[in-house]
Amino acid sequence: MPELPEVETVRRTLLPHVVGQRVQSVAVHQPKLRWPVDIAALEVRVAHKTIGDIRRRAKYLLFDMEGGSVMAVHLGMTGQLSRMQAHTTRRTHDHVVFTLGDGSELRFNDARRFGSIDAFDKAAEETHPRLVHLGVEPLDQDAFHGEALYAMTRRAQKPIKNFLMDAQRVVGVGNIYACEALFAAGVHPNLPAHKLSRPRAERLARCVVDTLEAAIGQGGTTLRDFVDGDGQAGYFKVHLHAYGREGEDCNQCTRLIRRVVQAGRSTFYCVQCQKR
DNA sequence: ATATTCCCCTGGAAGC
DNA sequence: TGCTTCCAGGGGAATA
Repeated sequence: MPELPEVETVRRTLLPHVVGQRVQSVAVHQPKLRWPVDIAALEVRVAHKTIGDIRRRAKYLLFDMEGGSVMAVHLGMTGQLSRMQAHTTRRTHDHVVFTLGDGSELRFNDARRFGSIDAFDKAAEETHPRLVHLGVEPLDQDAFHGEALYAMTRRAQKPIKNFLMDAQRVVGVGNIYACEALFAAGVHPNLPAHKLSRPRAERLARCVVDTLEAAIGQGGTTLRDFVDGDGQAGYFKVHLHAYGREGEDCNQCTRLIRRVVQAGRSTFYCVQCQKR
């Protein structure tokens, strides 16, 4: 589910309601997530602390906690982090529940348990093993632009679609938005990354940014279970041109959208509009 | 170093 | 109605 626009949507919807609140308690009902939840770390670093800010790095939500700790939440494929009223009945897969100062709850619900929750000292953020190798933020205008994408791709043999999804290069772009950005740019998903010309790199970089920003504007894409911090679905699905549209008409020509598998993931593209 | 393949899990949809 | 198979937004580890 959650790629950059969805994670950013969760961040923005939680921000006004959660920042400044004290975490009264943390209840871990299921510690077996992507990595085992360190309950002691949550007790020490998050419980009884005030939430100072919520940042985003790649697909991680980073909660700055009073006392100099950071809590990193990753939503994996089916993770939800949303506010609930006090004493709402616990649902299946409500794995971690944070009770806030006003009595409301912040709940981490994740059917597939590919998500994760970590807490560590802020000083360790720069060297955190799962954060340290992350690539550029596509919405950072200084770091990500056509020139940068062109330079990055010069020695990359892999298909451009897989390149875009490689978090060591560019973060936040998952299967949906890689497909959509390539469609918008008219670039064939199987083009070896190093063969991307400079003008096409310019165009593709713009399309990546525009697609992500448009999706954020719609509150993200809800295919099945994505919800924001207020429990609301996103509406970018309506605007998808390629992803999930196998066999349907291309919106730009008379051909049909095709599905292929690249690196084990479905890729949707138009054989006519997207050139090698 | 780089490129696929497998795997962690649950559940919804499609096929029989 | 029920059983089986396939597929899914991520990403780390094992494997070629």
